[in-house]
Amino acid sequence: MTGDSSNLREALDPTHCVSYRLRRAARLAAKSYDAALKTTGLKNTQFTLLAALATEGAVSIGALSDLLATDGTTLTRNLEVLVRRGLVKDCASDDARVRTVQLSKKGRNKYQEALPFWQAAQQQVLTGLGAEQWRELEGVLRQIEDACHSLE
Amino acid sequence: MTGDSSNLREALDPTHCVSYRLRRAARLAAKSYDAALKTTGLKNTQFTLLAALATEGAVSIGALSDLLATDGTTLTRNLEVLVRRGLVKDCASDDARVRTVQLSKKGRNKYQEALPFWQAAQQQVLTGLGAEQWRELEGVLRQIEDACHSLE
DNA sequence: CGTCAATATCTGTATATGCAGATAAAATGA
DNA sequence: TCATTTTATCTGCATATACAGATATTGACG
Repeated sequence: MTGDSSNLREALDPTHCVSYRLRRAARLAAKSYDAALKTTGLKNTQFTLLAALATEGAVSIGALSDLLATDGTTLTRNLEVLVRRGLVKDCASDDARVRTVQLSKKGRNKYQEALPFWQAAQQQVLTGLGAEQWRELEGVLRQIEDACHSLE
Repeated sequence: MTGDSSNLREALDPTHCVSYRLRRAARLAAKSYDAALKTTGLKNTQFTLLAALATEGAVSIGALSDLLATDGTTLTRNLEVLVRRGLVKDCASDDARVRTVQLSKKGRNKYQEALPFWQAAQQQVLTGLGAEQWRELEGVLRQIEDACHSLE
């Protein structure tokens, strides 16, 4: 009895805060991936950026911002680190407002070097999760993003 | 055909990185909660801390660290902000190594003030998600945490 | 009691993150 | 062409996060 109302009560307890739960799981997952990537000198966040650049080629900050759903100011700082390490370089652009970046040769090599380490981490997490749960996860996360976007 | 192997191939594409997906969803969710909490001057992360302290009463850094699955050094810095604002205070402890903190009166008031705003945000996200998906989310996140923990 | 190991927290350092507001350049329109 | 608006990015500021290593205390053992 009171199935729904007790669920609601539970869901409105801050312990079950969706933001907190996601943040917490993300932190723990990040730790696993960081550990796997350790020898490459990359953090999981940096790997994500390299991967995006590897796929996109030359791309503007704005486009990256849309693609990764990351604030542009965050990208500026995160790219700064990779540029300093010589993994990412600026490229020319016709519109002087637009900054376009791409992987350097060193960056492409680093990405190739890191890929198997990332795959190992991903494989481990997927194994611990199962294909079914993985599908569920992707679906639910997409819905959360939609729900949050629609509130703006 | 090739249902599983194509899934695997897809899952091992960095675009589907579990860490990235979680981080991204967490960022977007945080934005919604932060917007809802704006008038209170709290961020969702700070609300989480206040909520934990409201439930736990006087608690050590180590216990909080276990409870919230957050690094102790992170808690030190995050609590610093709340102490500075007078929302959290230190309390006496027999073991001089152990630092124990609790909500101040002002902190309890702030928590009570913020609670309905948090609930509104949580309610909105849950509505956009549905009860079924919410249950799935909690289950999957728990599994991810288990999977990541077991890798240590 | 004194030494050493174990425990709990803090500091230094570095990255991640995003809001507000600044800056610069392109597009628009009179 | 000049003034205004729009667009794209950057800077200043503040918080979140955690690894390594420093510090301080307690506990255990001879």
